[in-house]
Amino acid sequence: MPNIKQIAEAAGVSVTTVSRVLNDHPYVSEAKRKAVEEAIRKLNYSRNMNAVHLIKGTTRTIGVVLPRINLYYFARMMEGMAQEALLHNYQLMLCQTDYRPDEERKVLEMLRNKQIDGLVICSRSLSLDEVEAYAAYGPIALCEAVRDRPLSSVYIDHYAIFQKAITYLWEKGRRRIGFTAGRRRNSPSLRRRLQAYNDTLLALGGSPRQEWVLDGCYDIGDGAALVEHLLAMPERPDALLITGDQVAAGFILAARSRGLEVPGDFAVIGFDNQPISAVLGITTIDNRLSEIGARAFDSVRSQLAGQQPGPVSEELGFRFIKRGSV
Amino acid sequence: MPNIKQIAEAAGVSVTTVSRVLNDHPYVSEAKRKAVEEAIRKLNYSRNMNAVHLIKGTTRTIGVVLPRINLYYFARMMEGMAQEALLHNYQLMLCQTDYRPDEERKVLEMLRNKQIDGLVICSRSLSLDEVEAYAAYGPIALCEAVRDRPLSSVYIDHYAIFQKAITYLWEKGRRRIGFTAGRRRNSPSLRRRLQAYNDTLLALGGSPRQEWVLDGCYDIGDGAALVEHLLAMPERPDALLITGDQVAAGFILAARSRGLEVPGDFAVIGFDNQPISAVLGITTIDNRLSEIGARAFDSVRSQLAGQQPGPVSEELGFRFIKRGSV
DNA sequence: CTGTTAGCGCGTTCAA
DNA sequence: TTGAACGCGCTAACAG
Repeated sequence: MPNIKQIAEAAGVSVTTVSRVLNDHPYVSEAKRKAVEEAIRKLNYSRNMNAVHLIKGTTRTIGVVLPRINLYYFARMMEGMAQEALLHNYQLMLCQTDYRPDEERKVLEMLRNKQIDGLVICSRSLSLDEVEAYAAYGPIALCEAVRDRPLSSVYIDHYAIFQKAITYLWEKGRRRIGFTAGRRRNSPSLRRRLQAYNDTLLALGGSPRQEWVLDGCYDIGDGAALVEHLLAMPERPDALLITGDQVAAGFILAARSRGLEVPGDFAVIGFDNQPISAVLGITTIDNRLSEIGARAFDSVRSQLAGQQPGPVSEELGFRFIKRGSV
Repeated sequence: MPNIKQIAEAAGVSVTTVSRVLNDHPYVSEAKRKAVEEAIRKLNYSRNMNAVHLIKGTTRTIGVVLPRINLYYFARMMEGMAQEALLHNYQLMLCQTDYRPDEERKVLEMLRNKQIDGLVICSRSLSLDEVEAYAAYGPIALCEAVRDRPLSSVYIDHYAIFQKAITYLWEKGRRRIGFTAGRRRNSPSLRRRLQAYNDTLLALGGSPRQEWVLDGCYDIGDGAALVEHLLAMPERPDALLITGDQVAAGFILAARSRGLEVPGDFAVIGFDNQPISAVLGITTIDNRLSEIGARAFDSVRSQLAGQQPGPVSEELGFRFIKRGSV
């Protein structure tokens, strides 16, 4: 591969002129421009972007941290980011961490290393303190509510959602309400939800039950398995918030094939407004995953572009979609 | 951010020694090593990877081309790649192209630009000729059958799958067989499938019907909509190959709620062995998406590592999973 | 409008 | 075991 110097020689100009042509600068005579373009074509020249990145201190690449790309929740966020990236001519570095703290640290280091210009963290296991320590090296956006830190935050209010959903179930006469979650420990969103669960039920005069907080539910099979699990309980809930419509669908399908009725025996509220919820008539929460991804990406991008002086915090409203599972 | 020179000064050594410490080279006295490490800590130094990339001519980054990450088919492949990447300390650049040829070209250019060391193309709209032109700049793997070209190829035999599935339906007494697809035109896999569809049915003495080739089916909602579409046809199939279990599930659920029976009125064979196929008892093809991704990634990686002299071609076997929808 | 020159930050001969 | 010096390929003052 030839370099810029060889192009300059071949075209009979200086490297500066070549660089100017490469970067569409003004003040290049038409004749020299043509000569340079001709040399580029003839020698099959292509710029080495690593040199450009080095000198500019920028890569137009933004990192994305998430545990697993094959979960609807994250794939949808990623899709939103990717569309935005396409629009603004950015690249996306996908860092599937499987929630391993060391992998998350590696990505933060990439920010420090200048491999990426900014970072979107869809879900994390590191502490906010540890994340914040890297804010000095580039804009970081989290897809969760974060306050009073130099980090951008694009989120929906999980607390309010749970409050609303639980109250709705309560008004429909349900008194034995439980919920499911994905990751066991330390998830920021799980903490918020648990808090809302406890607060709301107590405020309504009900009783939160920790054995009705079911974790490890990721896909439709987990939802189906949940039915047996509940049936084996001495006391079981009569309503469930299920964080993920695939899981909710699995639960409903398995329950029905077991002769149970939804919403008769179990009222179900799903999450994400996935396509399957429309097909099965599942009442669900549209938590605007794609938009969260897009907005989180954009908060990073706009800071890089200097359009935003500092981190932004943006709460997106959710939509409660009533269908037939309650 | 300090650079290597400042560290050298602070530690009272030369930049060479600092570089040696940074890269774990031997022949550095314990005393100097400690001094360097101390200086690195004190000045909060971090290497600028872009300089390393420039000088090494390598980024340890592999690009991934796919149309949309929020399709099970691609998300699952990507997951396989990401796991492998994690294992081998590579980064993944996600390039969601939405099948736009220009975006695919941009990614190929990144290979030439040395932004990425290699490329995995999960699905393409460019011609193989155009892709092949970039093979000189780094290893490229496609997730489809490619012969006699300097490109790696990791795939399952779509032709054989269709042959097997159609024959199976035929043996079960079905004579009016159709199939669904995602993308309309120009998809290499669609072409293979169409060919298998025509060949197999003709060989069996049946008749392929072009109006029973249904495209634009991506998610569960499309599957549900398909039912109405078929019912509106003067002559409709009694069996369908549906490329994607979500789509198959939508079809089955909608058909049943319409009072139709599966497999009574329609026999259905799904694809991908997605979790939903187990829950609904859908007969399906396990096409090993995650492994395809992993193997494709690895073919690129091993070429970069010099473990493979040239491109490899690898066909993975599929599994036919019989459940209750036929 | 054009060219000379000095870096960007780092790895790596080569000689000591 | 160490360091001086060169070069990776490119951009951007600065001077003309």
